[in-house]
Amino acid sequence: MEPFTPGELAVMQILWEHGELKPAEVQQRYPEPIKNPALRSYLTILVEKGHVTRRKVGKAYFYKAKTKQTAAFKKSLKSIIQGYCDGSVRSLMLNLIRTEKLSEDDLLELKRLADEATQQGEN
Amino acid sequence: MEPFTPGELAVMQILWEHGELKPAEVQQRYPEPIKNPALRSYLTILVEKGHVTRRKVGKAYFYKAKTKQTAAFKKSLKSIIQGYCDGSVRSLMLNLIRTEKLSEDDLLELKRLADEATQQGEN
DNA sequence: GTTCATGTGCAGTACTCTCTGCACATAGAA
DNA sequence: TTCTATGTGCAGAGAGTACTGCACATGAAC
Repeated sequence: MEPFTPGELAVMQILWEHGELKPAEVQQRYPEPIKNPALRSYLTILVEKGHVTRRKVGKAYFYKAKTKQTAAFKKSLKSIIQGYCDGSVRSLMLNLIRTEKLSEDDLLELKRLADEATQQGEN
Repeated sequence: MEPFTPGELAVMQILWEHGELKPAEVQQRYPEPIKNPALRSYLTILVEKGHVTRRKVGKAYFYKAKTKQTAAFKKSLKSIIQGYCDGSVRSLMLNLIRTEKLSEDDLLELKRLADEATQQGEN
């Protein structure tokens, strides 16, 4: 699964959020003004690539995401980890804590989450 | 700064790691076999976009990254956070802990890092 | 100066992404 | 049945990416 182009990703995110829509509805929710045929070309490409399915209802088609959001998330995260963090999630975490200015609350939350995960891992 | 293409990114990573190289040296380190002119076209594009500078030494040019690795890292991380994690770093962390299978050691390390950051934040 | 390896510049090809325009199809209203 | 709004299919343009090939330039060796 090669990465989504910006246009494809914008469409996927709308479909992930809203479920099943027809082109005009995706068009309305697109983050910037886009003409209907341009938007439809993205949908067509996504169908060809297997990331989206469609079914006919009346005279119109409804489009639905087939590729799961979590799968796409993992994929793009993996490419960042390999590209910038020596391939290790640990290194990514380190970078995150160092380069992003996390608030006190964020750090406490982070520790709590790590604690929870540790507990679960022991069961 | 729009994102690097795969070819551009591969070249940037070599330059980030090795400093200043000539095309043939970048070519040698390229992760897959690539012909010299193909590699040079990437360098030319990167110079045109302002991500790389070059200077003449003898008859050859030496190329050096101008865009910093941390800037590129932050940029691509930001696009993931906005695309998949409601725009919040906290949500990214949550997703990381849930979807990546972190080892016991990783989680302990994570808590230690968060602790360190907390301490520093208090100074 | 000639030769030779190494390096450069440039023109061009194939493919993808983004986007446009237009003709045709369909469902419902009159 | 005809009209209209809405939706579809398709052909293609323009820019950018990912290359290839080749002629020309340069510095070093002889």
